[in-house]
Amino acid sequence: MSDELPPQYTPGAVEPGLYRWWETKGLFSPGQGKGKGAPFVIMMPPPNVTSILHMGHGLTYTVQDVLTRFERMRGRVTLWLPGTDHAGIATQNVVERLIAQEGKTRFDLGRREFEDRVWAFVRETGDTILQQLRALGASADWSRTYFTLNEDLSRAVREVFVRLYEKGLIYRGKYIINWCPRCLTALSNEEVEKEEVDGKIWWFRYPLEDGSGSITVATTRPETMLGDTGVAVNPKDKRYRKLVGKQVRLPLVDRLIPIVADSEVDPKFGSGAVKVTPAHDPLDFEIGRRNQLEAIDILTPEARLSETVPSRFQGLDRFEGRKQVVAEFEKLGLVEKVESHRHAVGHCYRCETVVEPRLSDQWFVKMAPLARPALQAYVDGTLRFIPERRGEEYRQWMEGIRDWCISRQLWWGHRIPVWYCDQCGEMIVAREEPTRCSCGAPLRQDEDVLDTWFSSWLVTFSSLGWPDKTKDLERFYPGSTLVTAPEILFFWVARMVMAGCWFMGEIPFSTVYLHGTVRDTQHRKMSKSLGNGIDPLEVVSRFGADALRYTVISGMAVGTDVILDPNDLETSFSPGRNFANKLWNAGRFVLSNLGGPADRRTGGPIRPLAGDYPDVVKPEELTLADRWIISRCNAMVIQATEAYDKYRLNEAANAVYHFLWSDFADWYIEQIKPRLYGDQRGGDVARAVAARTFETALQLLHPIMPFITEALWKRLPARDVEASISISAWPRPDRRAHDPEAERAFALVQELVVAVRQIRAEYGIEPGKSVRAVVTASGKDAQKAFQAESGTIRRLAKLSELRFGGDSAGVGASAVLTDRSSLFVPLGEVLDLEKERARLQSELERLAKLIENQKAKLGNEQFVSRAPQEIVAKEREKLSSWNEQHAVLAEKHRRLVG
RNA sequence: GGGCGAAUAGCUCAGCUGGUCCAGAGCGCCUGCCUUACACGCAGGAUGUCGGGGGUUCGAAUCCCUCUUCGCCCACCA
Repeated sequence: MSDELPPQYTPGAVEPGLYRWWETKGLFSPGQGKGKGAPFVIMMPPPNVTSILHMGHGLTYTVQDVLTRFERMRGRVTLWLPGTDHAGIATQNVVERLIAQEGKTRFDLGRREFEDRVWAFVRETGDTILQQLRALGASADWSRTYFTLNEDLSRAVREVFVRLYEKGLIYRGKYIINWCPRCLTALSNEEVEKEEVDGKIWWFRYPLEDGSGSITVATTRPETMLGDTGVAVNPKDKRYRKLVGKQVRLPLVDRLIPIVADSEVDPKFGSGAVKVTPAHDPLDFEIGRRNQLEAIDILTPEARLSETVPSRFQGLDRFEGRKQVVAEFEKLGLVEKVESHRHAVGHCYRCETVVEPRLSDQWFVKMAPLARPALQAYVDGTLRFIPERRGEEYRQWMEGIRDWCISRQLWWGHRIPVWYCDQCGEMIVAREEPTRCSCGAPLRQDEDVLDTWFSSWLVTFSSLGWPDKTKDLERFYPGSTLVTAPEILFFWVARMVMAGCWFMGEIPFSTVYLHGTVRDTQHRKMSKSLGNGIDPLEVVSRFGADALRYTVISGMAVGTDVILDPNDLETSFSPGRNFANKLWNAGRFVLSNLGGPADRRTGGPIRPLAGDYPDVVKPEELTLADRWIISRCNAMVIQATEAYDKYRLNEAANAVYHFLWSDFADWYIEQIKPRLYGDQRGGDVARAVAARTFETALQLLHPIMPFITEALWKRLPARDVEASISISAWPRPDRRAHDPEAERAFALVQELVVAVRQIRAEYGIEPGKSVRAVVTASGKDAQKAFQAESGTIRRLAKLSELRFGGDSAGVGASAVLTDRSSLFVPLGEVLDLEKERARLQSELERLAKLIENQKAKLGNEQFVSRAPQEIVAKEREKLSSWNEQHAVLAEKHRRLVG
């Protein structure tokens, strides 16, 4: 069958079928508890139901899949639990845009019908993103897929709400919240993105009521003055002490407002006097409360000036109102000055609209008690962050935690489980809808829904059946690792830790791995609005899922960003594709040769050497090259496994890449070619070793490139067609394989071959033309190695003859090698004497410089006495070998000159 | 304003706990090759004051300080 493999790998022809096969075989389910040790559980950050796949998903889900596949192969019971998020605002916005195309608003439809529309939309397109994840090769257990608005998760949400309420940790009240005038809802602090902007600060004069002058206040939002109900100064501020208690006649509004003293006012900022707008600023709200100042909400929900302001301003947009207010102040001559002022302005994280601080009646969670254990877990080290520095952000946020505004004035979400009786004023907080008030009157449910994150902060247990005590909950809580983007550290990760500690009494995962962000070559985040995104599905179809995965993994050190060029997918993804193709062809070669002469004769099935090479090949049958590749392979296993373990996925990718491409393909395959067609037993040994090491490399690479490794692995003759590499046993380091002697020896062989090639290239010897080479190997290791692999050397260096010792005095090119050996290639008429002299000259200079430095180093008594003995010995060794090389070369040089 | 981080080849980046990789990879570039697995390839080659300065050390790209330039998180100075 391997003969059918085409010379170019076409992922599109392989990937979908393999994925279906994995899924059909149920390879992604955790099985029935057969694995060793604690289960590996990784909670998928639920993508928004409405979202379509972007590179950010491509990165995060690839990382999660790599870890999942790695642990699965190590034999652990593995659960990667997927789900989708109902994404309150985001989804509501999408559907509102849809009905806007029909010229309608949600208010035209009414709440009930609108909700139906959203549900219909979600049912229709809700699993798009999950389908797309399959194209990446994501090995999640789809049978357990959750949705944050499903009944079982809703039940958990209500349970949590009621429990927190009963503990006094949920309360309702009028406070300044962040209001999005476009989404028409309150937002939590985390949902507001602060952005530094160059704005202005206006200094306004407010006339004193008694006509004795004025007091100057500074503001960045002049329109809010329409809601001013006081002016505050610091009680210690001598400048204003006399004015406290006086009244100000508020311009434009003509309202009398008091000057009050409040220690929160910073005398050094602005004029030292603050206009107080209790309904539109958190600090002003506090000052207003302390000084019994009225709060006047001057804005409509859409942030237009309301009927609370003079009629000429009513209905103006807030920014238009700002202009008008400034204009009128100017006309009145009350503008003292205008300065440019850089400050942070809040924007809605969903629609980028400038957020308005606004006094509003909302539900809140008291966070301090919840934060305490969650912070403690970090402090003790039970909760670990990768990279570590991210932990500090977590700590700071926890330490400065503020209450969480959880009510949203939306229609899509978990309805707040609170009912009111308009008859007797009773408020009922309940898990299930009560039928009637105790007074007999009908009840009215709170209009608001909960913040989307109020359901997602529970998924580490709610998705496993909580509040019921399910088997899943027992088996899979707490989980192991949480992998996500740093952007949702506070939205989600921190809150999950809090919820886990509070409701389950245990942190929900012990490791938080925050990977980097996908950016373009200008280091800008990829986003729809910038138009710098990359469509992962396009990448999959052009380069293959494996190429995409390899690219993001190899391009990402721990916690660093992945840079991709949206305008040049070829540059970004071809290395991954090329690697897959290289692998494919190495596989093609190995597979097509596994048969060997014997099988070719019989034409029978190809099953030459099943099992481990140590079982079917005696150690003494191994050639130097065999021992070398086996040892290199073993080193790769150790290195890559450790890298996976430490989340250094790029290092794992590099280790396998280097092994497969440089060691296996460039050297080992080239080395065994003649053996395969040589004597029967020698060929069998090579085949066994090649198959074994190649298979091992496939396994090590499988977490990163699952498709092609599976495709090739399945074709290995020793494999059952029904077996899958994804559940094959992770290769273990083998002490017998470790062979430093063979590694050193083969490195000498490589060095010799490269040296000849260099000379050939230097003198432009035609590739087809053979040359002779004379090697002087004084070192024992080199001698042995060159003898053992003389055939390899002759072939790979295209030598007609390889002589050991003897005449190296003629006209030719020379090179020195390590372990006291040297190379001479007689070139006769081809040799350009001048060129060779120059070449040797520069070589000599290079060596001389090294020797000089080395002598200085060893001449330094401090070094000799203080550095560890082995280091000193090594350095001495270096010096002597360089000296010898120098001597040999100097001799050659002399002859050329003479 | 508080906290954290980064500056290494033309480009994008590795380099973990200071001493063999006389500093690495991929891409790009130069030279020669369709060598019976692969031109998505093979062989060879060029390119770096490891941001500047100082310090610790026998020894620093790797640790400390400082300067410069970028970046991230947090923040109710109106």
